[in-house]
Amino acid sequence: MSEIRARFHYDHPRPGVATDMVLFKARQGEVHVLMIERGENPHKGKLALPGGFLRPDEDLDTCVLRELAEETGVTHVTPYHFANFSTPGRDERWVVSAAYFALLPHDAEPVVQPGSDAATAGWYSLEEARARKLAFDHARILEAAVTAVGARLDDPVIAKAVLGMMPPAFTLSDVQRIHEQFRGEALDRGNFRRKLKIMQLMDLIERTGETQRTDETGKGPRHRPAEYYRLRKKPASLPRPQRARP
Amino acid sequence: MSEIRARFHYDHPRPGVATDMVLFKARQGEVHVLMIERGENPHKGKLALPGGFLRPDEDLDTCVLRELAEETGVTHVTPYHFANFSTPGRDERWVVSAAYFALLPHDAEPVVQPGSDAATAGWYSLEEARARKLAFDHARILEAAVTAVGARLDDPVIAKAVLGMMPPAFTLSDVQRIHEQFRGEALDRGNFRRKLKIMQLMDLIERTGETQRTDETGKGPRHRPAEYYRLRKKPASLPRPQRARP
DNA sequence: CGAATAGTGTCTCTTAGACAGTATTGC
DNA sequence: GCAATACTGTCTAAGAGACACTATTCG
Repeated sequence: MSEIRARFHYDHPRPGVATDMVLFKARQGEVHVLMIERGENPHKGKLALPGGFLRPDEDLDTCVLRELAEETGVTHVTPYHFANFSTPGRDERWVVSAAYFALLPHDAEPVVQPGSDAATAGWYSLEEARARKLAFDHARILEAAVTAVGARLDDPVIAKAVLGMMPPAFTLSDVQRIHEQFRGEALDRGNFRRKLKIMQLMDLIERTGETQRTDETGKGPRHRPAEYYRLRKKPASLPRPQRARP
Repeated sequence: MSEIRARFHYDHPRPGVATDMVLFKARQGEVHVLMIERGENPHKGKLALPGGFLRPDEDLDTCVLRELAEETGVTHVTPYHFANFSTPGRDERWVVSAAYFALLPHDAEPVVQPGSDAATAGWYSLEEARARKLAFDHARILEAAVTAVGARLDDPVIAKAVLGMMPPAFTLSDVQRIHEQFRGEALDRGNFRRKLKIMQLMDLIERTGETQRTDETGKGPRHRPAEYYRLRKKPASLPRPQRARP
């Protein structure tokens, strides 16, 4: 807080207000998180979640999307707020953070371009991210985000977004693996597939006809190869409650 | 923002960070909300939710309890964060608010003493509160709080807290009425009572032996009188997984 | 064949929603 | 008796958990 350049004055002390984004991506059946390497102090050089300070003309949802775009180039994601982090000392500059998660659709731009505040931006598997020393309390935020997604996998909106994360060709076991990493426990195969049907998620995808054996070298795993699926272009059979005017 | 008295200086503009508490109470089968009449501008004289600004040495949970105690004298409640409110212009001073709800146990002090910032503090029925013009966006916060509680009535912790709100003698229909006001819809009597059993909430209460007819003047309603219940002192039959050492 | 994973089906238990039937009061 | 609310029970359907059986590949 350099007194010389300070241009904003208040009667009472004010914390910084920031947002942090935990952006998840599915890569080869593994959940990955978008992290940046901090380009400035504090915690310069450490891995951190993308995010930044609130501006006067925006709300928190807008802020988290703007910062994500600025720091990593990622757009077109839906942010879900899941918790605030305000423990004194979590950031030596006194910053309160609203934490969000989002699930990156596979077709979204993976541009991931380092921006102003970020030296580098890149994807890290959950395992990697957990092994690294993260800036601030971002390790706690990450864990809370994983739990938050896991708790909302029964929400059709979130479950649908998980399907949207999948690559052009994926197996149902791949989807199950993603769910398991968010839930933190193994799921029964039969029950999981039944759930996909009940939630009408099977209507959103279709078989490609390919299997794990028929791709590339014609070589498969040493077990029954799984069917590949893809997202349907459009749920063509949208119910039309009204007919065109005469 | 009087430039003269300003003692805190920052390089970037910072919003005020506040908390707001929606404290619910059950009174005669009706949900009531604790509100204060604002003693200062902006919105002086209007009804508002208790709450206030975050201090440097506390987190948001602490802040909301401190402000509640200062403004209304209420202590010993558990705060549940349910949403942030940050729309630009919601407060002309640029304030971001973390909103909480809590359910007042009946045995808690209803002292409700006006404090520094509040001219008066008092309880208002949901109907009253909804009819009044509230300060800032507190009408929206109130509605969001009601919905948030309604969505969490299946959570044993919240359902238990609702029982804790009830007066010394209450009927099961009273409890149902409280649930209905949070849920915003009528509930089936049979199904509701079954739920109380399934959630083991019936273990927490017991019949007083009195009915609506046997109280006071011996006069009752013109229909079958309901049984009165009260909270059990202690769930005396706590499962003892281990026996005392010899 | 055995190991490993994919895919499907089944049994049971819990819970939710709808609703019927009885009970007890005042008027 | 009638109106109104309290209390209890039943029928059915949906969903979850556990688990078994078959299928298909590689080595």
